[in-house]
Amino acid sequence: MALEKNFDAASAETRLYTMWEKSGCFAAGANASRKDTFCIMLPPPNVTGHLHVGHAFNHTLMDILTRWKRMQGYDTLWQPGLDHAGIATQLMVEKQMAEDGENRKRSEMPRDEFLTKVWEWKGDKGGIIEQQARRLGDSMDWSRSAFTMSGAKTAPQSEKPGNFHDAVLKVFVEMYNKGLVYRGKRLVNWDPHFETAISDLEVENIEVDGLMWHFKYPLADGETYEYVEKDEHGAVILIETRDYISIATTRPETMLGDGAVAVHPSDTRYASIVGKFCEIPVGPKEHRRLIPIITDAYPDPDFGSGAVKITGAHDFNDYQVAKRGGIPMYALMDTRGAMRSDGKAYAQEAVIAQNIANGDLAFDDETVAGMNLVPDNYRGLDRFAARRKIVADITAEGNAVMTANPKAEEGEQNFIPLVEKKSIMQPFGDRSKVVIEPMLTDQWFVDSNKIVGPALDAVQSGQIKIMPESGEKVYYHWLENIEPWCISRQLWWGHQIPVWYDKDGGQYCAENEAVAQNMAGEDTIITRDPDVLDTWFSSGLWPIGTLGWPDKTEALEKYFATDVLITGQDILFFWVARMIMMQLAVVDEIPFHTVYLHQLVRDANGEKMSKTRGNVIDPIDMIDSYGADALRMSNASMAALGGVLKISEDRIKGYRNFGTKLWNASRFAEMNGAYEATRLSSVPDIKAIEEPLNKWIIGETARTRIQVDNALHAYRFNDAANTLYAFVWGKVCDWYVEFSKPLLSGEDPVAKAETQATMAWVIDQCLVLLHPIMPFITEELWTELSQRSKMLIHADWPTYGLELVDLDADGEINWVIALIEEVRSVRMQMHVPAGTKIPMLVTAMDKQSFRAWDRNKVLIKKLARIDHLEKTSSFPKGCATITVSGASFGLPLADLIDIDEERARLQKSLDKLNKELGGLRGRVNNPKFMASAPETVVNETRANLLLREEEEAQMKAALDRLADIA
RNA sequence: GGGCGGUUAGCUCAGCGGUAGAGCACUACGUUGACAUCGUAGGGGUCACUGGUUCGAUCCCAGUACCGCCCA
Repeated sequence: MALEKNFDAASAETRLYTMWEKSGCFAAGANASRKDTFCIMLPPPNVTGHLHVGHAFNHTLMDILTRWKRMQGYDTLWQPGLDHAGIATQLMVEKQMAEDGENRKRSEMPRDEFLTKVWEWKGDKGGIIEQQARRLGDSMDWSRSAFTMSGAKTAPQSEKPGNFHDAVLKVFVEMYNKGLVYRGKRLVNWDPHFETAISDLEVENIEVDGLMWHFKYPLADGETYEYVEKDEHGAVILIETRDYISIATTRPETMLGDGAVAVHPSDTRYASIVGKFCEIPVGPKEHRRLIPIITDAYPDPDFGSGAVKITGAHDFNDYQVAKRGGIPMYALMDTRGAMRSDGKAYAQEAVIAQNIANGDLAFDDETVAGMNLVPDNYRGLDRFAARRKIVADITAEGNAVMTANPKAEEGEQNFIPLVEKKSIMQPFGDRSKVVIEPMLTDQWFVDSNKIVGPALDAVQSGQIKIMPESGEKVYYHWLENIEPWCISRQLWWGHQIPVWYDKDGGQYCAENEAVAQNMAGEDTIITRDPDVLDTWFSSGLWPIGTLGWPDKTEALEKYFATDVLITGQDILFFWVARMIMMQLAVVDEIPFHTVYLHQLVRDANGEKMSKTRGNVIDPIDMIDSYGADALRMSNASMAALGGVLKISEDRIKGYRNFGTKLWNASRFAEMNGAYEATRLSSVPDIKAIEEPLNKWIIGETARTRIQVDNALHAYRFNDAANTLYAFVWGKVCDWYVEFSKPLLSGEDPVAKAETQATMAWVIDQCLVLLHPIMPFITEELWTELSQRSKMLIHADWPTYGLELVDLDADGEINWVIALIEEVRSVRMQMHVPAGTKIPMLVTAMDKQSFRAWDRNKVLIKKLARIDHLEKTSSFPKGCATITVSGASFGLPLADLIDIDEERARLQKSLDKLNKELGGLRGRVNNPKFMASAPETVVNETRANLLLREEEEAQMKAALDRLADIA
């Protein structure tokens, strides 16, 4: 049955994938013929996720490695799974609820009821990405697909069993008992939209246009001082008597929580008022708060006025200053970022605050955090509304610093408040996109400092290798400056923190309530911490959790530690570093020996893909249009270590064409009976092969196998892909198939049979070597071309090497190729019509050349369109000359030749040659080169020079002949 | 501001001490019994700049310019 003219990817891919999956080809250990294992953990996508180009890219790399190792007989596991993705999933479910006409919000329904809805959503719509991954050809062991919430008590019966949830809680409890996690009141990044804390990694700092207001904080008791401003040379440029201190701020609403004003200790301008009090110029006049002027190293004297207001509860820098200086930190906002409206009336709170500021009242963080210093008329306002009102009120009262109005009419005295336009770095939630508010709240933290050591060692000692190497530097930099990791989230969907409290705040950390109750004593009423853990905390256990830990499963025994982790550079900190830390902290083993990091996949112009830009490429669309193999080959070929990834539809199309090329070469082989002849053994006996052509392609195949293995071994996927592309198209299709034609249609039955057998072998090797990158088309050809004992996915990966290379055959075929290319080039440049057959002359041929000519003249004549070869003593006038090593050929084109063109052609070659000769001669004539260069290089250079001089002589002779004509 | 990286053909990118490469695009020719999703040939590069190391630098080192990314 002849092959169709083209590969029908659309219909074949589903059929083949189903065949593989149903036959259990992807299962852990399938095709294993040795004990060595190979395991890759899929970075778990969000359960809400869809396959995007980044997934498509790194799945391709993981699948290449997995298929490669599986064919080599390793006991292979590519472990899939999904992350429960706290916020993202809650969002989807809330959206779904709205669509379903549910008129209650999440916060208005019982926690359990909401969680039931989440599980329903998950069962219904979650994990679409696992279906999409199948379109790509991913050979994961789907039967083992894990979920970071598996085994949770709320999970319905329909969910696959699992114990990931237990593992997460167990780790939390262990870390708690070791003092590695703790609860504390710290300033955290608060997302007012989702009303939860988020980690610093989930914050995007974006430069935005902002405003900086300048306000006067009047000095208490009518105090004044001489304010002296100097320029950079120390010359006095301003002296005035002031009764206020000037404060610049981009966030006026936080003034209400100021605990002090700080200046740099070296700042002489303010030295005389340090220790005095100033007034926060906002709020009811009769209860204005006075705060001390202190010194701290933090204020930059050259920035703004040099004086900084300190709001410890709403700014990370201020927080440090406040901690150092014992300044109270007043929290001003509620969970939605509105000004607080709880607590006592402002008048009462202000009095207490004043006593604290005066040093008359001791305070603790807890009490201070409970106080509400928002004046009554600002309470309940959104933070941005409060800002506007505060600015207006201060300005109205005359406490804004004024400046001359640039728009004022000439001669007119006109002042306006000083408000600078300034670009400021503002923190945004990476999911919510709202401005993050630093908030002082009680949260759970991992004491990262305590577990960072082994994680640093693992990389420094080389136990774990991060690729590209620059990743290691980034890793060190982050770990060496690590901050505590906030792991609690004020969400419902997730692993609820396994800590129970009694009414006095006593903590009982246990894997379940019964144990906690037992710890607390039967009569104590305990309630569970309502918060859940950061999803990155649970996915930090991915390597051991998916393999069944804490149970000592066979899978854990076999596949842990895993081998390679392939993931985006952007989650080096989020996930990779934390995984290393946590695995070391929990099981005291590294989770993998190699981390392969790749960049963000961008569009063809290098732009980030975004819906608003409209430049999003959907990998599924690419698969629909060009087939999964084309997308995969494109992914592999752009996977240069550390490279920028720009996906281009043109390129994908190009690799679709490559598939077609392979298809047609296979079709040619089939049409010429390659698969009907007696087959070569899987490692051919090169000595038994007669035809140089066949020897040559077998040797080239061996070289390709070595290069592909070396490339994959070094994670140089682009090299592997490009090597195969060049081999299949540039060697097999361009030359081998062409050269085989005379043999396949020739008279010699032995040569024909050998060529058929070799061709079948070569095509098979192409399929085998390409299979990890292009699994579909290769599997299809594999089954179509012949009866096989095994599917290609489980075929044996070859190990043959240079023993299959025959240097004589190599030299001969390369000589033939060079000759044909030269003839073609001359013909083309001399405008010889493509179809015209012309005679060729030869003056001299050495033994090797003659042999090469003699044995390959049929195909040379065919491919170069040569009529016959004539021996002659000298080339006639008007003869184009062709130089190949060991022989000089001429094409007598007297009638056709354009002397000028031929001269130009030769001269151009000669110029190029001369440039090279110059370099070679320069080196050989340089005594220092001869003395210092390695011997092999010297010898090479000498030999090269001889060859080039020979060519030079021939070319000069040819030019002389032309001169004779002219 | 700190850290990491980049600058090679029109475009996208490999390469990396010893003749500058690929794909795409471009130009010309071509339906020769696998393939027009093709074939053949061709044009196109002071390897950002300036110094240094070296017998020799696109490659190593230093600096400059420009461009990214991450962190403040």
